[in-house]
Amino acid sequence: MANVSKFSPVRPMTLSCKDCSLAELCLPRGLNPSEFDQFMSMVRQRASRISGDILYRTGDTFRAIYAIKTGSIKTLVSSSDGEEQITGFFMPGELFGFDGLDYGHSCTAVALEPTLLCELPVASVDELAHQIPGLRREIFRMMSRKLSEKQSMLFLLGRRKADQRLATFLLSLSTRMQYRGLSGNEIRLSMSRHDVANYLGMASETVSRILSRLSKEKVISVNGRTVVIENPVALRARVEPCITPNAVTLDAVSTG
Amino acid sequence: MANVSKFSPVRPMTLSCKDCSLAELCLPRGLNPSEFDQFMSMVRQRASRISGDILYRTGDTFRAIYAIKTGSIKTLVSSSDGEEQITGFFMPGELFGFDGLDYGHSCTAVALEPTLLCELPVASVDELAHQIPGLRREIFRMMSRKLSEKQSMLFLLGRRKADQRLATFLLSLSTRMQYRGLSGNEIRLSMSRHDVANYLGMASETVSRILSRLSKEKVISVNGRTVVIENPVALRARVEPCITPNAVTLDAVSTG
DNA sequence: GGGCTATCTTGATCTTGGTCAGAAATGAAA
DNA sequence: TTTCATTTCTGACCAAGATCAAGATAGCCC
Repeated sequence: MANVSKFSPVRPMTLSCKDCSLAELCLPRGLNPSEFDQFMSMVRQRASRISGDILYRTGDTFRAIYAIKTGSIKTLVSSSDGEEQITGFFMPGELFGFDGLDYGHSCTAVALEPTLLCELPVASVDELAHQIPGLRREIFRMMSRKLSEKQSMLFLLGRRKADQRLATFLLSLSTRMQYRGLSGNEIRLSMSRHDVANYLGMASETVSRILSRLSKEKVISVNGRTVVIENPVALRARVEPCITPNAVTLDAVSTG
Repeated sequence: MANVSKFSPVRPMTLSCKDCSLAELCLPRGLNPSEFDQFMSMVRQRASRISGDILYRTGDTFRAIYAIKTGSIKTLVSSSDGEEQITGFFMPGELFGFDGLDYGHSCTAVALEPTLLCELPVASVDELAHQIPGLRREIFRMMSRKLSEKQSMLFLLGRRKADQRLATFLLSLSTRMQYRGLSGNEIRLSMSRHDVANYLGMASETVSRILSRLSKEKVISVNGRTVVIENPVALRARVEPCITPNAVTLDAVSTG
């Protein structure tokens, strides 16, 4: 963490929106071809080489909305005494940075591994939101969804025991992988046990213990940062009581 | 709670935006006179007579954004096993309902007392967001702030002890009262101990105990649902370690 | 006012999960 | 490979706070 570098602009772009396999999950979904082109012309890319790179910090001016192309990001809020709370993990196809539109970013965004991002600069957000009603609605919807996800997270932290939180977390990662076309049974965690624990409001020892227990019970198998869900039904049964009518919301506990 | 009634439309309006003392805290702030008039013409009002009235439920179609004129509201998410987590309390001048723009509301909004609301219907949100750039930005900013507030709440639930949570909550209520011009030293809680506890992720007995302790230590005085902050400095010292550079965010733990 | 129900407070006990300590495993660097 | 550092796991202990169980208080309706 000593020599933290920054995200650097990527030019020429690695891949245009037109050829991006994640485009259907991203902001421009639902735009007509000319709107799509207009959108695409405003997108920039940015990359980090190593884990720990910081994209923005609490208090930084809002510069852009981001989408993950490859890699992953965590966002965290911190207090003056140095305590930190991770508030979201983001995987390919997921958007973040919406917390910055008020008075600058209220959290810090850090790469968990080498990561390639697409960004929609702030001026473009405003311009496109005006010119393309469909995009404006999509941004509203996305922010609204982020709010809903955070509410699910409050439920998780406020009302659920440690093992339910962890089970919910694993299922959420699985669902999100499926959402972008992967099987979702084999999960490669890009974050440490410490980060998982912090995100879920518990100690990293507790995460270890619960993973071991689930492993012993043949619900999952664990090999370092790779977790395989061996018995999805059993895993789901651990959180069953907390599945809402609107299960999508609880599944997607990523936020930003 | 048996005979839950609904919020009813109020006509004619009790008070127009022009004469509303809360207008400066509300969405139309910063609009020029003609925009303000256009905004005002779209606002409707709605009222509940009693505590427990439900404004909308999880899954309901998004109909409007709401602002509290008088009274107060709680929002909560619930699971299939009937467990509930309160995700926000809203006081006069505060806005809520933004969670509904994606696929309908993801939480339920309930009156804590007789409550008068102003609402901006969904069609108007879209229309005005298009026609009035300043309002569009204000809505973006407001949603962004809600996200930031929820992140602070995640920090509170994830990283803070029960007494720090409660102290933070009291200071937040105080700050929000000051924000609308009141002294903020005498707080009238519109919610039960049970609700406070639920919101802060603890048991109501714990809330009682901490209030008693703070009372014994002359930091506050408690009389039923009225709490007087006798020693703000001492109270602030309880949460001091969690004050961020950007203290506003932590102060406003209301969300929606 | 008197009774009734809700809410709130307080005490006693128990449990979850945090903390501390050290061992094992993993991975990076030489 | 060997070394070193970091991460992860496991056990032992402890404390914050949940739960259980009465009472006390307050608000409400008649």
